[in-house]
Amino acid sequence: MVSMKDISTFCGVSVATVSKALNDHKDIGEETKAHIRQVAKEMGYSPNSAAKSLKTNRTYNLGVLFVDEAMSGLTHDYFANVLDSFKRTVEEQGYDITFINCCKKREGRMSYLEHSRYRRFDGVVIACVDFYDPEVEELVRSDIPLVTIDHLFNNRCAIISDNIKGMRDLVHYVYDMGHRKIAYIHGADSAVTQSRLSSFYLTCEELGVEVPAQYVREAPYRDTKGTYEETEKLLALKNPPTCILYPDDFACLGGINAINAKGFKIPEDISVAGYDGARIARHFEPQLTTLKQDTVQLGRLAAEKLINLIEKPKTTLVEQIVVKGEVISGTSVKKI
Amino acid sequence: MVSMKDISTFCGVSVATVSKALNDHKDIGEETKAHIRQVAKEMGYSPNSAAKSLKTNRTYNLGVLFVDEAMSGLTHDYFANVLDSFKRTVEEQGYDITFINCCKKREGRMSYLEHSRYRRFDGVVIACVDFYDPEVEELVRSDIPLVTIDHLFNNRCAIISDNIKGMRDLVHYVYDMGHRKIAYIHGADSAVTQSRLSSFYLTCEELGVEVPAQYVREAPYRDTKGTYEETEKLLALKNPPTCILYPDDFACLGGINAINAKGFKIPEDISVAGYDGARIARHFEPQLTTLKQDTVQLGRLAAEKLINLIEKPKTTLVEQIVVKGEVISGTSVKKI
DNA sequence: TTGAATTACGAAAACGATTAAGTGAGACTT
DNA sequence: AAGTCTCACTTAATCGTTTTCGTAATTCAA
Repeated sequence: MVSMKDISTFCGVSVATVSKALNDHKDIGEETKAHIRQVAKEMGYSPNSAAKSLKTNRTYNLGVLFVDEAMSGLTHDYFANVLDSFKRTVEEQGYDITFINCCKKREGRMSYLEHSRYRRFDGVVIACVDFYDPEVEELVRSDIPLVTIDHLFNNRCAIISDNIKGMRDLVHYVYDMGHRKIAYIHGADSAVTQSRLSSFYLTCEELGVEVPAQYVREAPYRDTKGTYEETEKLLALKNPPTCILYPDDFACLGGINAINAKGFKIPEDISVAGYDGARIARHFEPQLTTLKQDTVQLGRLAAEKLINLIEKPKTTLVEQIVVKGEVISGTSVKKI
Repeated sequence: MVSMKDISTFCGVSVATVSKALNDHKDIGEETKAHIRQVAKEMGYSPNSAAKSLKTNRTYNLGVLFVDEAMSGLTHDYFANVLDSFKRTVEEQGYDITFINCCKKREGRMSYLEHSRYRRFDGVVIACVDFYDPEVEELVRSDIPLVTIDHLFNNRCAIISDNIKGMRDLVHYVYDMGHRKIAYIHGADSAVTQSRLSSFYLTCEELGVEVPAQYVREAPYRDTKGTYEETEKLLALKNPPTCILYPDDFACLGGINAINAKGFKIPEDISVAGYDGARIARHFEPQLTTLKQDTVQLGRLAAEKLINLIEKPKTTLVEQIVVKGEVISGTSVKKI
């Protein structure tokens, strides 16, 4: 692998000159600069990021911790979309991303923080199901520039999908469609779940919609079996709801199947709505009414915030940025 | 950030001794070793991967190039699942993964190869829609340990989903269900598409199934609009097929919608089958009959192969490994 | 007792870059 | 003519490791 030293000996100049020429410093003559660059290209020179970052203390590499229930954010539609947008944005600015190793079974493994220090990430982004993991907390309490997604920590930047408004809008939507018996199968406990749940209760109260205790049930996120069972219970009530809200679009499929299995029609007999705005939700029948979270914006803002935190720490506010979603009106909620 | 030097001055030993103690070399006394390690922990020492890899020429970092039509493999279900499995496997072995920057619009950007050299990846894995991208070819022709997924290059390792057998099995399945008028809407041209298409023709021929030219059509992968339109054309034929095969499960939804829109029932009036075995395919009605590609195995084998290539180059075969899929029998193909 | 082997550690170079400070030559000012 | 600038480089230190070679002290064999 050809280094600056090779170029310098070939050109008969010092390595300092080569470095400056390649980095376009002003105190190098134009011809020398051009010559050195030409030679570098011809010799197939490749800069060494390790050496560079050793000296400059900057890696231009960002750590990503995306962990879902299955210990991976990659197969999680929402996470994957946010990450995709995050990735695009940071790449435009010359940063790379590396996953923080979340395989917890290796013996000699490092904690998230140790790993982040080892790789000297310039910054870290976190999206988790379990933000109460001690290792996550350790990372959050560190001095590494960091933004979290959908969870708020003290004195840390957060990009948050507006679950309060999202759920409110969704409830208003079904209310406006005439529904007054609205059930909600919510996901497992988390900050996100809590926001949506309290917003659900609050909005119903404001609208004067009564919510029987049996109407509110829990099932894991993205789990069709759980929602299938809870939906069955809802349908078996003597006074069943006319509309059921689900934790997410995928889980909603479990509910749809339970409803179909009972011989009911959607939306004629019963209405359903999801959450997330998964791409697929618009492509099957019934087209899901859902609250589409703005994953593009979430990822982009997380990236921009993180880079600002890294590059201009003094002038970057530590703040929470809330990203609004949008009700996607499908055919799964009937006007009554 | 505390370094070995800090530890060495604190302990009154040389940095060499600290290095050896922390790396568990045998020529350091037991008490010294224990003491140094203790101090390192107390001082909050963190090794510097950049310095380490500068010296050792090993980064324990792998480059990932996953590019789909939308310039990102993250939101592509099949790619994301393969990558997830790949990631788990390499993490178990102490490797990290970093994406090869595929944002092509930046002015000062590096080519895939330049980027890989810059980061000094120990190896690279590639899964692409367009393997004929000159930059991909440049990377493949380099001396970097590399495995490709679903595409074969000269003298390079490849992990390949068995599209030949997959399509054969799928055709046999629908044949065994009694279908003789089988249409195939295939994806855009690529190695994968070609394998499936020729296998389709071949298998039909072997089975004595005649395939009218109008039965074979093209639509982009994962595009519901394209399959919707092509399906409409198929349905409008004077002698329409009884079963339609689709490029993938997602695209299949487009076909399903077209069929429903015409007032036909699946599978009573017409049968459909997908490809991929997307998780979602099992959760809506009709449950899709599909060929499930073994993404877990694909990712795992790619990871193992790549690491072998890196760690024991002499004894690792350059070979193609074929991974078989499996027909998942749903309810979308009727027995006739 | 002497020479050889073993043990435990240190000195120093090297990896490939960056950068502050220094230097010599020529141009310009007064 | 002497001093002052600029320009275009070079010198050398440094970042945090690893690793080869050396060496002093101790143990062992004969």
